Amino acid sequence: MNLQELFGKRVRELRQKQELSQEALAFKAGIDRTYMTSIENGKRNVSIQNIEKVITALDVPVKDFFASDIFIEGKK
Amino acid sequence: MNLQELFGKRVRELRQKQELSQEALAFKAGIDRTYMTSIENGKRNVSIQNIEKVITALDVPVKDFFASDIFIEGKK
DNA sequence: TCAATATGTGACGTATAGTCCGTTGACTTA
DNA sequence: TAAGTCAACGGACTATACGTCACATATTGA
Repeated sequence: MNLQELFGKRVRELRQKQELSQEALAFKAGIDRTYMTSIENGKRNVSIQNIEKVITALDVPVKDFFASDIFIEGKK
Repeated sequence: MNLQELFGKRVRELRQKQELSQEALAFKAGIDRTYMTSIENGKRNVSIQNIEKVITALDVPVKDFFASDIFIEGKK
């Protein structure tokens, strides 16, 4: 699991916790609906500007976003 | 200060703490020296794959990299 | 003064990020 | 059956990041 995949996993986790659809989150973040899908599935090499957009749309501090066991080395 | 700039700032901070030159860190990360310069100066919209390369080269967990007051909202 | 080391800049071709349009299948509700 | 929502995918297109180069500047030491 690389950071790209872990990022998508974490986005999905937080999005579902808020009961938002991919489309709704994409709209909040100002990015394309289909792009949000591929981000969550770890298929895209997202840029840091879009990372910031998504995290902001999720309404969580950057610090908290990455303060998850998901990002601990060795996790499957 | 956007995330792009904060990222560069944090990279520089951790690199200097280890007394590495930009070139030495760039080599460890497998990227170009001049590219590392522009990353630290917040001039590049780095992708998540290169973010991972740099953080790995800094030899710090992702979690710890972002667990810095730098990333707290409202910081100049 | 010269050489070595470290950092920064602008520009450029190429690779790919990201958008836009549409389709499909799974699931739900009427 | 039909209609709606949602997630995923694909093709075609445009925007932009990647990766590198030549060059510049500053500092340090012989």
